[in-house]
Amino acid sequence: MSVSPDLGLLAGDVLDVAPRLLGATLRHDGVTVRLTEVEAYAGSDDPGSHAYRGPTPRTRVMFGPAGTLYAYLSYGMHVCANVVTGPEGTASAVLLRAGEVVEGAHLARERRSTTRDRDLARGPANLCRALGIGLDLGGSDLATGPVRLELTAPLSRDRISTGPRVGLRGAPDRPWRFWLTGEPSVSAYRPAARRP
DNA sequence: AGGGTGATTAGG
DNA sequence: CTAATCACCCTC
Repeated sequence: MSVSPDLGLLAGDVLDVAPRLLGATLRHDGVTVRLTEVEAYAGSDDPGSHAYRGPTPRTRVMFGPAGTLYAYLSYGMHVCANVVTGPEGTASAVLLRAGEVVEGAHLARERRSTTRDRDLARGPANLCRALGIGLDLGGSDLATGPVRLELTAPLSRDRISTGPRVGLRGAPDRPWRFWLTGEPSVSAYRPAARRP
């Protein structure tokens, strides 16, 4: 099975690309993860996106070509990874929320302090930790760089569930979260904290 | 339910 | 410069 990974597909609309990433594999430094949960962010059209108010030093890679890794630091301690999608300039991206470790589980266990294997890459920050993805990898090319994305055949729509994104204050109503129905590695839904 | 933690950002 | 915000995780 020598299917060449056509990352050119990532140049499409983020809402089409996001579900296509389910089942794809992400590999880095000895650990491979099969993606089970993602979220779409539509750049300047999307109040929930970091890129909503235009380019900044942090978000500049999202305005670049599709197939690039956008990594950011969350709450001062967590790294989260996104795949940049869409035509250059649209600043859309897909947040990788969870996955199943399919290779290098022993290494992933060393990087994580959890007892259950299903939790190794459960949640966007945990996924990055299991894979050993740091901020320094942001901006790298997912086809040729240290972090490799490999697409798989599209999964049938009836295996995919959709719902609201996790933890957003802006645009919490858009059902732009996609996950594989019944997967134990999918993170629990938590509504955004309410402003007092 | 609450706290840790620091980059990032808008605003003065 | 300041202060608010934050696409989270863990423990209580």
